[in-house]
Amino acid sequence: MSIVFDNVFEIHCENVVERSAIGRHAPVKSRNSGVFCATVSEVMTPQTGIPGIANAQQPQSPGEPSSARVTINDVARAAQVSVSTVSKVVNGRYGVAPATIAKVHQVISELGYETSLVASSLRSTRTNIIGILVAEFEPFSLGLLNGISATLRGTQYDLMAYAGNLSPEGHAGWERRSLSRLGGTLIDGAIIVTPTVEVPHSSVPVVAIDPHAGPEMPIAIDVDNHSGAYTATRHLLDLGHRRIGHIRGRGDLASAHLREQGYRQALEEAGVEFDGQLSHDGDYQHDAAVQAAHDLLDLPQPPTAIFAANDLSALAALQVAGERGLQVPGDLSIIGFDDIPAAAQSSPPLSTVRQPLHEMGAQAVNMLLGLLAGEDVRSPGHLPAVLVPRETTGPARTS
Amino acid sequence: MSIVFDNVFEIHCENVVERSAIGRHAPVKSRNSGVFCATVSEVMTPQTGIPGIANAQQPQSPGEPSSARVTINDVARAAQVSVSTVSKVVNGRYGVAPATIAKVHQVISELGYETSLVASSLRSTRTNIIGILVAEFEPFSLGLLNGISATLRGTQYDLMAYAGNLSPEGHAGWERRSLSRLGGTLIDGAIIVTPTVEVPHSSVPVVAIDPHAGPEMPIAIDVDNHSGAYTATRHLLDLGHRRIGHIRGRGDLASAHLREQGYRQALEEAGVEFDGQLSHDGDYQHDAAVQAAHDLLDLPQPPTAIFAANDLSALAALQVAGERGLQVPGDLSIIGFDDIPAAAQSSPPLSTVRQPLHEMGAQAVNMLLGLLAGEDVRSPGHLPAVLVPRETTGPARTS
DNA sequence: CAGGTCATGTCAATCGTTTTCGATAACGTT
DNA sequence: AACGTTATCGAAAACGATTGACATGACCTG
Repeated sequence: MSIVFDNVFEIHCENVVERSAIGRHAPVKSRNSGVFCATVSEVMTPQTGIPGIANAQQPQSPGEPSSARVTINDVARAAQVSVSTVSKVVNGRYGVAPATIAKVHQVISELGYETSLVASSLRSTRTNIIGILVAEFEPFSLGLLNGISATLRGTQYDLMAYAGNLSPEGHAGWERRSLSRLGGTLIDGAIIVTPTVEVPHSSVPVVAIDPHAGPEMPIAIDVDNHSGAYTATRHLLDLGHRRIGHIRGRGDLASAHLREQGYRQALEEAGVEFDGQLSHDGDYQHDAAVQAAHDLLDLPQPPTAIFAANDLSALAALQVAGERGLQVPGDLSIIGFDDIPAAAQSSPPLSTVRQPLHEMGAQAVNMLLGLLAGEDVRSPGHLPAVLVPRETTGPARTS
Repeated sequence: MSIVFDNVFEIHCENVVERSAIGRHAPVKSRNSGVFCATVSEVMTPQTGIPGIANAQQPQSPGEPSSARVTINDVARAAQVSVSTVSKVVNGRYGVAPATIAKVHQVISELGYETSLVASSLRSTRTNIIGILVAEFEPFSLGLLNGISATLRGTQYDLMAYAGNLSPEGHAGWERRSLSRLGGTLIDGAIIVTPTVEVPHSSVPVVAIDPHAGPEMPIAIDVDNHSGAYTATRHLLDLGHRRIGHIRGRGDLASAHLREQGYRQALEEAGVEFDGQLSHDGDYQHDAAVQAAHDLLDLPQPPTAIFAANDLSALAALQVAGERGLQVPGDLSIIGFDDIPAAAQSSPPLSTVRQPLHEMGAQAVNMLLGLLAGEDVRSPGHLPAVLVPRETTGPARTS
């Protein structure tokens, strides 16, 4: 198996058709115009003589798609034990002799038995599926997804993804499907990354991830906005800057306030008096940030550095600086917050402070697993944002 | 419900706790240090007098998390019909009197019954889940995911996501979990976006999405690499460029060849003779592209425009141009391929040719649904790449 | 009015597991 | 030698739905 990336957005498949040593090449059916729509059938290779169970249907046309699934009954029969025993072996429960265990395992691998998740879910009332609700698949959820799926690997759980972008048909689809699943029968627990007002009637444990929670909202996992902003500002101060502008985030979001507070605290600790003129309105969006950057730079005594409440705003400021013929970081240092992918791609690459998305996802999973295990989970606290100095920050001019 | 984005990477939650009018505020349990880990219990409000079914357990402490799930039996009993009838009503099958249907529906909504997907899957041998296998959650799969999940909405299917990045523990996890699911019992069909060599023993229909398939590989869905490259090159030609460089993609990938062929065909049709010096090695990666760009620009007669086989390479070229003090597009026009998110963020924003990821995802779903319905699906052919002219391409200097 | 059709419903088997509980045999103890 | 303990295993009842076969009237036809 080899995986080849064209950075992060190109994927290459070398070969998708079955090449396993045992079995044989799977038949590719319905192959019109170079299309690959195959129904690869499982080919069984019973090596012990279990009559009439695996090879009952083997028509002349090789490899019909069907082929009765191997059940626990088949295994039990072949191993000459009861289904209960097979179940015990499969689930590693106590009370079966070593010899029996070995035999059952052998038969299982010979028959290629795989336990039916559906059937076992029905009986055990756990589906071993956790759901994630995102508003949309975008870079933010993406980082989380990677963390979540990586953490889930190695556990018994699979990940069901619900995207609730409400573009075309309103949110009828989302509401009826995704949210109903929370109270439904399919998932054991959920991680929500959506700005929904209500999570109705959930009968399963839920963990919320949210970088921009409102002040009154209970939070599960988020980044330490305050200390991240502090770090960013401190970075600027350490480079000798004293007039440091700030482009704020959305005023109704807690993160924006926390980030501004971090900024002000850093200034204060450095003995730099806060100048209201230097903290300018923004809303985390591009346009407002452009305006803010202009206003900042139009000041009679403009800042030598800007801390923007998020990368998008920082990128906007970077663009404004370019338009004005300012050298970055020569004439103006800029630092953002989030470390979105585009931050590394700008020219010059943007200094910023990173949200540990992967880690946040991992923490969310761990919390959820704890809840599912009935443990008394506790919040990991705010996750640290780490400084990512790149090339938009440099020493203050000593003139 | 309100959704607020800080562009595409910030999500804001206003309130996650239940606020439904019926029922009551759900209890938030385990609330240490501002954490939100709630088990919101479904509160039933039986309005007809169905004795002893919904309110059996109602301890003094309000809202215990549990509460026996209401099953089809409960509904049947309450509606005074048989379970078969309820089943028929739920599944809209023929043979139930209108009055009965109404009654059952009423009871269902009163009791808040939701069919157990697990149980119905067991009997009907369909799980109504389709799986997607991605190598990693990155921008490419992201676009697909959006298309896929949007298309899936409105169908009966849910989406199970498997990421197979093989970072930490090798690919043991991926192999044993994700791929085994293909032959397993959980999903009805799969869309694979992974560079795996083997898809072993799949007993379900599979559709492959792949932008960079090797020449011999059967393909389900991909973009028209040839015509996309043709379009990009043509764009440059239309702007008056005649010396057009090309930074190639990975030599072992079909897409790279197709893109180069498209480039050469456009030149040919415009009566511009192909100059081998102008087509330079690359591998879709940043570093090689930087080298290629330098080589191209070091030519005694350097190109006035460059078509890079992907955006990453184009961005690299853009950076090289900047380092060399070249104005883009004044001195040099650049166009890429893919339209990755970073393309819109560069300065100046990168002209490129877009892969219709959303559409590709939708097509994949439609093909898969067709296969699942037993239809004779056929490939939609290569999807068109569309020109996205931004600001890195301009008229050729007439000197 | 006997027999047939149609519209409605119900019965009971079934899907593949898990899990409780009892049966059996082997063994060690007095 | 009789009895109590273990260790091992199987029988059978769930789990919650689907489904085809059948039952029951009502209604129609000739």
